[in-house]
Amino acid sequence: MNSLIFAKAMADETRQKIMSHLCCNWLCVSDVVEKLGGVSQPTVSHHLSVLREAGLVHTRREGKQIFYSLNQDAVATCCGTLMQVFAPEKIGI
Amino acid sequence: MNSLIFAKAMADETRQKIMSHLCCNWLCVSDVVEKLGGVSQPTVSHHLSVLREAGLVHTRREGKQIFYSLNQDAVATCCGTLMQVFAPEKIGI
DNA sequence: CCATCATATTGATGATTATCTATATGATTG
DNA sequence: CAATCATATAGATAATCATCAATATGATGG
Repeated sequence: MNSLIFAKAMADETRQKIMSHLCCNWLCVSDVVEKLGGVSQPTVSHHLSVLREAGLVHTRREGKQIFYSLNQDAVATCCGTLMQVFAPEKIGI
Repeated sequence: MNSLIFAKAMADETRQKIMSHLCCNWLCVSDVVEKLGGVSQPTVSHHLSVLREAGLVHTRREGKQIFYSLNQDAVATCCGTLMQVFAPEKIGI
């Protein structure tokens, strides 16, 4: 994946909080809204769509709800790319 | 270093290009301006200051010129932090 | 000290983006 | 099918940010 898209997706505090909550957890949208507190449901949906378009979350529908979880493989791949491009001398030390 | 500051510093195409040019190279500001092409000197200075405040570049004055190079250690540390926070299950696989 | 060169800062402007309210879509249940 | 619940989308607004031209700062050489 693209380093720029990855960085842009991560460059927002609310999205990083959402990513933390979705790390190792499946949560539906209203769960995320509740965990964050003080952020509206449309705003959360917007951030989730940014993360989805960047390939950083998995999604699964279950009845009326849609569950999200963090795609750790994608994060790991992107971090690897960043290392290769911007820290090539630090790989494998 | 802070994951949010790191992501914000990387979330711009021009800054990523600058970082590529500074990777394994010491360049002065006017060198960077020349390498980029089509970007003004004040804009380059601005981006370099963002990178400097994020701790992502080394600087060295030499006479009238100021040389910059990418701080690969900082990049590697930040990528490690991102991995720990957002891909903990993928560490050491 | 003055002129010059390299870089930084200021101030303005346009583009992007985060956020909200209101509303639409889509699935479930009676 | 109607009502309801969960999520997404649309449209508006405010904040952030990238960029440039103009100017300031700071070092060097005569």
